[in-house]
Amino acid sequence: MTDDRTTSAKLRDACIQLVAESGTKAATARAVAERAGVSLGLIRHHFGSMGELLHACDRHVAELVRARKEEAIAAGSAFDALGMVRATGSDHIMGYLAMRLGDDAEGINDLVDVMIADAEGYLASSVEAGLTVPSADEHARAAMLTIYALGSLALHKHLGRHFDVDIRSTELADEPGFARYLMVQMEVFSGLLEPAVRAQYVSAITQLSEEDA
Amino acid sequence: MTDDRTTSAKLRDACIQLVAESGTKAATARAVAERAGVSLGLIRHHFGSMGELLHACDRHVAELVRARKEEAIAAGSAFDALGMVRATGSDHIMGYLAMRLGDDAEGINDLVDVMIADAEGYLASSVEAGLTVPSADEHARAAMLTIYALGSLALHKHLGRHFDVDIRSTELADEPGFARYLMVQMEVFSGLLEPAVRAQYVSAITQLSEEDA
DNA sequence: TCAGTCACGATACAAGCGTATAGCTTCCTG
DNA sequence: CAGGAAGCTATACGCTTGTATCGTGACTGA
Repeated sequence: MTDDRTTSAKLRDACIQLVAESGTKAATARAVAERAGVSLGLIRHHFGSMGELLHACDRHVAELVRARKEEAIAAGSAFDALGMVRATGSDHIMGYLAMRLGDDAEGINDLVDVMIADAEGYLASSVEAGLTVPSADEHARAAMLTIYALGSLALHKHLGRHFDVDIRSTELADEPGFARYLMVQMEVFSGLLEPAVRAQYVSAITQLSEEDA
Repeated sequence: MTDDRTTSAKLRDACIQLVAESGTKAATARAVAERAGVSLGLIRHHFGSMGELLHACDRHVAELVRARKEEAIAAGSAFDALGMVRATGSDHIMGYLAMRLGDDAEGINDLVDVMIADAEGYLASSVEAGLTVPSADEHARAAMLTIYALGSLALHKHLGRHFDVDIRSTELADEPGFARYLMVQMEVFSGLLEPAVRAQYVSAITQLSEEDA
């Protein structure tokens, strides 16, 4: 099997991978070049500087996330703003975002804002469908829920310690602690669900928990 | 006015301050020494290494937070795990924690776990007092709510962009967007409140909003 | 065919990092 | 009133960082 990616794509992917694994600090120019299997000089040749490479990574991730927006809306739960990130299917995207949410980079701000805007539209559909209760301040609710979701992602390590779940996983449902995690989220956000829907969800998750046991 | 702190306290405080302002990366040995107004060599003399200094900062912050636990329980809202951090009254503690939550340091893990344990006890009292509905999984609920609170702290910049609130402020109630922020939190977590209490809170916050306007 | 451009590697460089060492005060103690 | 420990500064060392420079081979269009 041959690698048909261009060199700049290799560098970009290597950088994303390193950030996802060990944080922005670990993604040094030399580490990235080695991971990509090319020489150090090519970072400068293709991106101009290390900062530009990181910026290109941000843009690439944002593009991937945006491209999966529709699929996420079709598949996900109303309160899981991470659905569209997870739908990229690429292992490193969630991890990359988890690490980068801490740094202040313009590209990340933009992505967060887009995700909040999408969540707002998404919640509106859910209200219209009779699943979610309306809010007195729809934008604020969307922002708050998205920030909670992204905050969980940024603190995935602590979440994992207490729930036996790696929230960065692309197959979240396969994680050992998934049912428990889902149940708690349901409970915490139960006030947002229309009562009939809530009962339905609770029984579904209870069943899921019993299957696991 | 004289500064009666010992040199190690000056170094520790300078380090906390720098981390809070610009992140762990900016807290270099030279920057810390300069901020503390002492020479570079004293970091090694008093702490052995830069890593040990950072560790000492973690322990100091944890100690401050733990010391304020009772006051926070007396004053705060049931779902605000940041109350006991805010109660330290020191401007830089919230900022320090916000920045350090991203790094993986043992001291931070310990602090997070302590905060979750405290939140669990705190929520139990609230349930007993008839303010909060019971949970099917009290530990999980406490962990989830604490992680949401800490996640918001880690993403304070994004929260600030959308709510005009600096969640790191020790006087959160004075922030311009405080009423709106509080209202949304109330709505999102309304399922956790006993119905009578919920109505009471809503009217209180509504009044607060009108006063602001 | 033969410049010229592009992709790439090897190497060099200055800056910043944490850390180590040497020496000078200050202060306490026997 | 020694004398040694403790507190502190200045300076240097070795390493890693991002970036710059130079040289080479390969492809391309006049």
